[in-house]
Amino acid sequence: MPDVKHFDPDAALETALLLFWQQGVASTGIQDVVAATGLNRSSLYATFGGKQELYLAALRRYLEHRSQPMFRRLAEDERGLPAIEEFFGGLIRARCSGAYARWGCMVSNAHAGTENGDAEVARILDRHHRGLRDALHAALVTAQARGQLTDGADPAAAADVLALVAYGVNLRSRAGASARSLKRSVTTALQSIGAPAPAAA
Amino acid sequence: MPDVKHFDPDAALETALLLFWQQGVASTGIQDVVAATGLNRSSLYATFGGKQELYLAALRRYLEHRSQPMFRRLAEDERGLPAIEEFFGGLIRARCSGAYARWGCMVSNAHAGTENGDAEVARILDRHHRGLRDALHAALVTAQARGQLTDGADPAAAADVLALVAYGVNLRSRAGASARSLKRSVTTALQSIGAPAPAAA
DNA sequence: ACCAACTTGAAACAGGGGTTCCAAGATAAC
DNA sequence: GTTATCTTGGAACCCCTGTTTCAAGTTGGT
Repeated sequence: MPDVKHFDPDAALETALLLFWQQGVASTGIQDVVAATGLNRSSLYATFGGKQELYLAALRRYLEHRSQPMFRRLAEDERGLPAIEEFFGGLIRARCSGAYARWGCMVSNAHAGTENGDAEVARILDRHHRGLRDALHAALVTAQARGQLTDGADPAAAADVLALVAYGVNLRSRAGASARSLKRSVTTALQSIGAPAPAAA
Repeated sequence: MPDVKHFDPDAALETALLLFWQQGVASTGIQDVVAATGLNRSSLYATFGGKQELYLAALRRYLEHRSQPMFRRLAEDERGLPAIEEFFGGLIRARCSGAYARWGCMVSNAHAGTENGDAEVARILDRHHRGLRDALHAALVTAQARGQLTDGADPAAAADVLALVAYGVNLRSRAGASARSLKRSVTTALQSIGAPAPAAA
């Protein structure tokens, strides 16, 4: 039987993910990955293939490990509008504070680069967008069923708008937008969708 | 008297701008600029300095020649909501069709890259954001004065939301979002801000 | 015609990009 | 212990990066 890997591929991929997320694929060299993981070039190439395949694996990992769990939680939350509020609250918190502050969203970032020229990358961006929109849609349908929306509101259209707002939050957070101003914007957007300020008491 | 330039610096800068806009600064080499402009390296460096300064000049040019005229037109338009509709209509048209289709917005793209690590770039991004928000704000104030907004609407908060939506449009257009779906989202967002669907004619 | 000032072309520079190759090392079954 | 099979380290590969250098060319005024 052959030798076995002397490292944990999953941990290495996570390390590469962080680099690609923060700096983008174009500004991240294989050398950076080698230095950050402590791995050797040979091991990297033997495990993941070239740079593009490594980036694709990282992007898929981001989608599955970071985005989709949030989408799922939102979609399955039965509270309606409060669920959406919480979703955006968590988003803004993650984008403006903590270990990944000012990193934006790896998928949003990929939109703006040359990455999306790759067909597989484009497919991942689309899957992310569908996941986000569908989760918002589900939560809005719930909200509508609970009578939380203004009369005649269209959950599908509103989901599209909120998805765009989320991309805006991701983008602006990278430029240093304050959590407070982002929160205020999201609150405003939700208020315009929700029922007119709950009648007194 | 010395020799005079054998080329038009402004035209060269515009050519460089297009490259940076489409591909991003990280994926655009000086070689690309040399090839696209037909200039020599020496002329480039003598005129603009290094790559970073060339990019800064291009980004400033984009802001002044492309973004700000749109902002000004929006801010000075006296029609209110229809002005905002037209603004977004033009934005979506420019992002999804024509010579620059799927290029997104050069400033939005800069948000997602390593560019914003440069302090001067960050300042330009902020100027862009203020310009966009202020223009939307002005148009919304006009709209409010004309009675086009729902009672109790906050033009400043609404401007922030619409600015985020604009970034979302820019981003998603790069991934191939259809003009129709973007238009639908914007229309929905504006409807939620505007007076409830005009009561039966 | 001359000259100072500037531009231009082409080559060269040092460094880094992604990738490949191969000898040396490590593993687990026989 | 031997062997087949895989992993690892490190050097090397070639090409492209941004930048600099300098001789040759070009200009407009004297």
